[in-house]
Amino acid sequence: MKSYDFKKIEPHWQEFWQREHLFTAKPAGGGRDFYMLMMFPYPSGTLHVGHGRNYIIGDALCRFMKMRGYNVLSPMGWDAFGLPAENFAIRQGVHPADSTRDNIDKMRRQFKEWGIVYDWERELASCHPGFYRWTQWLFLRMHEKGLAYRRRADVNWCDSCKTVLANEQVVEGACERCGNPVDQRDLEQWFLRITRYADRLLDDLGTLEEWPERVKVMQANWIGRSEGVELDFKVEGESDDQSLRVYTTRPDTIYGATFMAMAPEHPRLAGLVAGRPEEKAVLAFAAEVRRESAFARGAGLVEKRGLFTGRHAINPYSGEKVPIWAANFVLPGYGTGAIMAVPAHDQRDFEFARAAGLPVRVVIAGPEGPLDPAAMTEAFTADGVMVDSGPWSGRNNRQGIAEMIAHAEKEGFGQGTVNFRLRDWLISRQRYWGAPIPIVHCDACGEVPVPDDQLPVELPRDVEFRPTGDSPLAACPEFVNTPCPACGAPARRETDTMDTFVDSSWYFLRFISPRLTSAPFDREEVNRWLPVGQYIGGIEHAILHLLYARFVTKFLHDIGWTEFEEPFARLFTQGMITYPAARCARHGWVPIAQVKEQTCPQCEETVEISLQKMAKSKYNVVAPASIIDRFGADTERLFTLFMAPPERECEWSDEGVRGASRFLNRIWKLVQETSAELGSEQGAADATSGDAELRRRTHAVTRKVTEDLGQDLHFNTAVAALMEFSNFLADYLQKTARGKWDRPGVARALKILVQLLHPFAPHITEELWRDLGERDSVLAGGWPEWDESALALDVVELAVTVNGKLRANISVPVDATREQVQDLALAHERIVKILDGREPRKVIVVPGRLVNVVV
RNA sequence: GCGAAAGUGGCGGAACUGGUAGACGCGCUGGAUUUAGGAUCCAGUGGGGAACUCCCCAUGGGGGUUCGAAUCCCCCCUUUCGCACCA
Repeated sequence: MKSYDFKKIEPHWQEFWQREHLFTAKPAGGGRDFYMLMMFPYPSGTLHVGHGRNYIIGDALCRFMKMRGYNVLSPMGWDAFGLPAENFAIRQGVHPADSTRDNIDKMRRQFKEWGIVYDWERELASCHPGFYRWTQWLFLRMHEKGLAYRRRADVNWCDSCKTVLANEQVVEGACERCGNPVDQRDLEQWFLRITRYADRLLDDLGTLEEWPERVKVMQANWIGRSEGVELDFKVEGESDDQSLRVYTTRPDTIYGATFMAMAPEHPRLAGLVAGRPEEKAVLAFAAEVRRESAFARGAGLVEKRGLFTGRHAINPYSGEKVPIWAANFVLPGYGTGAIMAVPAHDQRDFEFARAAGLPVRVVIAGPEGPLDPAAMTEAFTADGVMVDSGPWSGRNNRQGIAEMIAHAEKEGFGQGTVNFRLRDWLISRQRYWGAPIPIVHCDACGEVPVPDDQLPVELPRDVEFRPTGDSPLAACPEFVNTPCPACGAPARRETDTMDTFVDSSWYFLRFISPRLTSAPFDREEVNRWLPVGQYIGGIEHAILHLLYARFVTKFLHDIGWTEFEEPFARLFTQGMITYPAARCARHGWVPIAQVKEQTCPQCEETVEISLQKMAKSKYNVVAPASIIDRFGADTERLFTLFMAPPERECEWSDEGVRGASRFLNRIWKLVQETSAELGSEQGAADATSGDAELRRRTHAVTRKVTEDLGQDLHFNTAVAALMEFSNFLADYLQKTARGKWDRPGVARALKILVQLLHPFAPHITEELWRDLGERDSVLAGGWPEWDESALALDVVELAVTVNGKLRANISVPVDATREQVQDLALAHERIVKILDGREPRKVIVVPGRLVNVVV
C-alpha cells in the first residue's frame, strides 16, 4: 500500500492548483458569481496557527463554493503601510519598502504551504504607487465635496518616542511601546467628515441582516445618536446675543437646574471672567485641566473639579438666576461644550453638586412621589411626573420633553437637535510609511489639491527616519519643494501621510480591477461582483475598519461610482485562538515553552500561567511549520476547523492535532485498501438495490456537511459527521464478508467521502481522488447531492418513557399508526412490569420520537 | 454601572421548531500486537449504587410552565466581550 507521505503530496498539489489556475475568477455576469473576501493582513512576516484560522475558514468556504459551481472570486492583498515597518526601520535600519516586500514574500509562501489558494493574479499592496494613487484620488474626491478638511486638533504625543501616535497605539492613556503617559498636542490635522454620514451609517445597520448582531450593536454605540435640544441661557450683564448655549436631552428637568457648567476649553470662558476677581484662578484651573490626559478625563477617571466664574445665567423657562461654573467633567467636543446642571436627575451633576456644596432640586417624581433631596445618594434618572416645574407641572416627563422643545423653538431660544458621539475621522499621520496626502500649500493660492493627472504623489525612498515629531517627509526638500499646481510659484507639499485605515476602506473595490490605470476600479465590474458575498475577519475590526469601509462605499455611491451602498452583505467574525502564556512579575511575558514547573526561565520566580490570545509579544505562539512538518498542512487545517465553532474563542491543543492526524491516516488507509479491493468498480450509479444503511448514511452525511458549510459555517460538526461516516464505513467493510459488499455502494461512498472532505483537507483528497480512478481535480468533480427520500428509515427506534423517564426502546415501522405504536409500547415487557397493573392516565405518541406513558 | 453573549463529563465541544443529554474528538482504563513506542487495532469511559444488561442522581444555583425542559419563563451566581463623565 502506498504510504501517506504528506511531505510529498502537499507541495505537489500546491503546484498543481497554481499551475492549473484553478482559482482564477472568470468575469462576472453568469449569475453564480461569488465574492469571498478575507480582511487583507498587515504583512508582519510571521504567521502562527492562530492567524491560520481566518484563512483556513475562508479557504474551506472558497473550495466549497467552487465545488458547488460558483464562479468564486477570492483575492488576497496586503495592508502594507503602517507604523511597524517604520519602527523597524528606525531600530534596524532596513527600509520599510524592503522589509515589507520580504515579509510579503514570506507570507505568500506561508499561505501556499497551508494549501490556501487565492486568485493571485489580483494581488495588491496598499504601499504600491499603483494602489495608493487611487487612495489619493479618493482623498481628492472627498476634498472636492468638502468632506476632507484641515483644522487644528489635539493629537496623541509621546514625548519619549518623540512621535505622534495613532489612537489605537494609545493603551489606557500610555504609549503602547514605551509605556510613557501620552499627552496632547495641538497641531493642524486632516479630517474626513464621516459625521455627515452618521445618520445613514446608523440607519443602514438595519439592512445588514447577515451581520453578527454584536458588531451592529458596537457600531451603533460608537455612532451614539442622541436626540435633544440646544437652549440659550442669557448671561447676566451681557447682551442678548451673547447667550450661553447648552445641549440637553432632558429639557423636562430644567426647573431643577441649580447651576451651569462649561468646559474649561470653552471659547467664551476667558471673556466671561475677564477683569473679575475670579479671573486668575479660573484661567489657571482651565490650563491645569488641559494638561490632564484626555483619556483619563474622557473615561471619567479624574475627580470632578470646578470653579465658580462669578457670573450668572438666566434659566429661559423659569427666569431663575443660576451660577456659571467651569468644570472638568464637561467635555469640550460634545454638544456645545456647556451644560445646564440638574443634580437631582443626572448622576454626574449630582456627584459634582455634592462635592461643591451646590443645591439639589427634585422636579421629576417617581411612582412613590418626589424624593427628598437631602436623603438622596444618587440622581433619579428614570421617567416620571414633572413637579415644581411651573406651568409644566403634572405632565408626564416624556410628553413634557416634546412640548418644551416646541415651546423653545416657538419662542426662539432653542432648537431641537440631534447629536452624535461619532467624531470626524482624523486621517493625518506625521509619519513616513503611508500614502502622502495630495495637497500643495502655496502662499498665494492656499491649499491646492494635486491635479488627478499628477497622481500619484510618490513617497521618496531616501529619507531620515529618526523621529523628531515632524513627518520624516518634511526633512526631504526634494519632496517638499514643488511648484504650485495652480499658479506655478514655489510651494510646499503637504508632508503628512494618511492613516492606513484609509487604504483598507476601499481595497475590496480595487481587487475587481487591480491593474486598471485609468480609474480606481471598473464601475460595471464592481457592480456585478459587489457587495461582497462573504467577508471574514477578526472582531477587532468590528468598529473602525468596517465603519470606514461603509462610509467610503456610501460616499462613492453618492458620487456615482457604485450602485450599492453597503460593501459587505454577509460578515463573519472568527474567534481568537488562545494558548497558555507565562508572566513573570519581574520579566513580564516569558516564553511558555521554556517554563518548567511554573518557574521563570530567567529568574527563579514562580510565573503566572493564563490563557492568552496567541501573540508574538506574549511568547505563546505555535508555529505552523512545527505542525506542518510533523503532521502536514491538512492536519492543521482539519484540526483548526474541528476544534470549536469558528466564531468562538478556542484554546489550541497539541493533543487534539494528533487526533486530526490519526483521522486522516485512517481515511488514507481506508481508501487505499478498499479501492485496491474494489479494482475498477465504478460507483456512479446510486442503486437502491444495494445496502440500504450504507446508502442512507451516504446521503445523510452529504446533507449534514452541505448544510453545516452552507448555512452556519459549522465546520466542527461537519468534520464530526465525516468522522462518524468513515467510522461507519470502516465498520461495515470489516463486518461484512468481502463477497457480500455492496461494491457500487462502497465505491460511491468513498468518492463522496473524499469530495466532502476536500474543503477541509484539500491535498490528501486530491491524491485519493486519483487513487479512486478519477483523472481531473476533485474541485472539478462538483459537490455531491443528496436525495431526501434516501434518508428515510424503514424502521425507527422509539424511546418509551414512563412519566418522562426512559424505560425501554422499541422498533416500529415508520408507517405504523399511533395506535400500533402505543400498543407496542404498552406491550413491552418492561413497561408492563413498571405499570404493574396500573392504567395509564395518558399516552403521548410523538411520531418518530418517543412514546410517553403517564401514570 | 449599562449592554450583549455564554455557563453541559477530566478537556474541546454535540443535541433540529421542547421529545432517548453527552454526537465527534482529546485524555484516561483494560486488552491485543510489538525489542520498543508519543505507532496501530479491539473494548470501556458523566457520577453513585447494584453487580450482568436494573435503580438513583446529573446540563452554574433556586423556583415555575409542561405528559416531557440543556432548550421556554422568573430570581440569583459566575465568566467573557463591548461601552463607560457624550449631558
